[in-house]
Amino acid sequence: MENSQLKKAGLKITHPRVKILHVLESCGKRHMSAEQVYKYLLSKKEDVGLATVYRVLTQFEAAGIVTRHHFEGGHSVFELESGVHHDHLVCISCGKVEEFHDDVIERRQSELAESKGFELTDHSLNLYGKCADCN
Amino acid sequence: MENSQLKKAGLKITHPRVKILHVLESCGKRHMSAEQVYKYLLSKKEDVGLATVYRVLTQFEAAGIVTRHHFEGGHSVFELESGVHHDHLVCISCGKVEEFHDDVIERRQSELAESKGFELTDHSLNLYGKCADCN
DNA sequence: ATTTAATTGAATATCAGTTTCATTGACTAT
DNA sequence: ATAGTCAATGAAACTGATATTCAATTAAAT
Repeated sequence: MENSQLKKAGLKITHPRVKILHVLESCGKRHMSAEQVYKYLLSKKEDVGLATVYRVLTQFEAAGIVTRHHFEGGHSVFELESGVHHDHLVCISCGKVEEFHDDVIERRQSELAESKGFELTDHSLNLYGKCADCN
Repeated sequence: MENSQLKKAGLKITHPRVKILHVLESCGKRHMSAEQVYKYLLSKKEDVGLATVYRVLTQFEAAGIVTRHHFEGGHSVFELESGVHHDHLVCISCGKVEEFHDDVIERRQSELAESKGFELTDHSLNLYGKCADCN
């Protein structure tokens, strides 16, 4: 069960942490902002403070349980770490997020960084546009 | 001269706008945050308010004179629109920004978006790492 | 030179996210 | 189970980046 993940990360098994992890695992959306998690918990009558949501998500990120993505407009979204790297297609109209992975692009990125003398630690590739439904 | 750019954009030729445009054109840095532009003007004894800097940069963006980039950590930087698309390599240690352009990546992006039914309007590809100087 | 509508600076507001602090609660040793 | 200890919490205050309001100013049109 999910508690083992918390334990492994050295985090106490507390009510808010269990709830937040559960939301991420079972609410259907792969990508959620802290605000969304908070609102969702409120709607379920779970009494968790917004500050705690931010704190816990940041701890989860540090523990490798979730990954944080910075999308345009200064909004962060979190998703459960799947272990498989991927990039994002974001619909600017409805906010829907699709994932993709492309080996060719990944390889080119590494090559480019290397050729400029950069030691790559991270990258973000986000494509913005209108999804099929919004056209 | 640069005033024609303002005129073409339907913006009145005002002192702050001319000064801000001039900073972007001549201060050496290709990428500046609003705060940096503001501080630079202050150092030159130009009396321009921070609110005006933000407003003018946003107007310049709308007019296509500059492009705004959102980097990690909720900071935006502006650069003069060169007409040539490029992506960014950002040093997480010293903040240096290098530009690059790769046709292979660009093409793959378009193909991927198309295959998912997305009509691409924009994209951002930022590689983060440590530059040669910071290693 | 006069008019008029756009622009400005200063202050205030906003917005996401973080920090503080007194209280609560989870594990640990009895 | 019980008590003790330190981590975790909620509420509120605080940030830092950016946006908005508003009265005063100024660029362009007359």
